[in-house]
Amino acid sequence: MFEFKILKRSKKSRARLGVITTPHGEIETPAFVPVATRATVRTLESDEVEGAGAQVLICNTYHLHIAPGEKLVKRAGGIHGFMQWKKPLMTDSGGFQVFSLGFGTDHGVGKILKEEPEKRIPLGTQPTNIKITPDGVHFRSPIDGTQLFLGPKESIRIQEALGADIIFAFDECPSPLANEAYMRRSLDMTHRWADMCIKAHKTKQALYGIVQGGSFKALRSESAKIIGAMPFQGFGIGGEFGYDKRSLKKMLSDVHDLLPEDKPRHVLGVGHPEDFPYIASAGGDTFDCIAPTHYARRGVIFTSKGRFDIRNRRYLTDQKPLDSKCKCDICETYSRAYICHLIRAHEITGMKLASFHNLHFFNAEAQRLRTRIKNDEL
RNA sequence: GCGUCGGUGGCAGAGUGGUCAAAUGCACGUGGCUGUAAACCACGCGACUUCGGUCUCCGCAGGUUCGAAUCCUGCCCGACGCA
Repeated sequence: MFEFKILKRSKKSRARLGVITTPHGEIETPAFVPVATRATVRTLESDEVEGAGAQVLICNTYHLHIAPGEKLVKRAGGIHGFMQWKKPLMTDSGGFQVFSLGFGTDHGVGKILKEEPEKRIPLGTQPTNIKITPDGVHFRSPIDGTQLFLGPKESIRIQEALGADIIFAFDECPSPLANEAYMRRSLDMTHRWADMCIKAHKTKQALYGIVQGGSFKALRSESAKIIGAMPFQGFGIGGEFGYDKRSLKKMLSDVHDLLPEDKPRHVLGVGHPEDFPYIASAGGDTFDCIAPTHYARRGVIFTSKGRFDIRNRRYLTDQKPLDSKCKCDICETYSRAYICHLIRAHEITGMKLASFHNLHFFNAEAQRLRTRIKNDEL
């Protein structure tokens, strides 16, 4: 059972209000998807994640395959039973790790650059620690050297064992430093892999194809047409989106215009609060980002007035809540001073309180997005 | 009181004649982080600086030496042992 219903289309933008129905319940869209890489939204229990307003999580095939392994997870009742999360789940295919453990590590860059790079990765280059072949990718765990091979078939098989409601095709998330020739070849491979994923897919889990093409408009369009024509139940848009928020919106809009309108679109790995309106108004339905939890553990707090670093000494005497406009349990209960102290003292509770607040804030922002579409404001 | 060992930058702790403004870790500061190798990473951390350097510095005071955190003498302080 998988269904996507569009409740309302914005007259001002490509934004749409919708509901994704899965075997584990509904997702009101646009929705923010917290990242639970290893079957946990770090520092938070599953019921706390739900309490922070999350509707759906995304876990990771690569990481769960390495530990504890999909067999064990399957025996535990799939990820749902394992982590006691009752709502919808997605699993990412491991395609992002092709980048993050490959060229991402080699060049010390994330998938989003701030400016035009000086050097680009030419066609034929291989990353240092992994090997990309036409059938899949040879990984070596940077932690313990564990070797493994992940390709479209393997990824689908693992994701079927893990049992999320929505699974993703295995792709190469290309480096933002890749040149056009590299991107061209990579895209062809990702498209082949998409086809292999469809053929390998046996369960009723919804399978999303992934559009790539980097910041090359022609390649993006081509990818959207090819992937969009395949029998996927939804689409992920991956890779980079240019150096500023406008190019993000433009690129997403272009891609979305070429995808079937009636299927949900997930923007992979993007979503700082300031990005939300761009994503939604470009027609994105769901999007995931590590930011709320990742930054929380480092002391960065997201608020209605922007972000700030709670570790700064001046917050030791600040009795205000993290965000005066926030209605979350943390803001109703604890002061900045307390959380500042906890994080400076490396108490895990500090990271947890910050994570909960940030997560709540992100989900509340997504809710605000839905309200704005409903009220014809976006 | 005697003996032994020891006193190094905010803390811990290397160094034991030049290459030492002094390893390393912690703390602190700044910056970074967008499908999580991420409670992480980079840089800074004596003072001034035209960024080339200049000055001050290893308990305190002297001394030896071309040169001392490093050797010697005295003093102060600490730990331990013996009285």
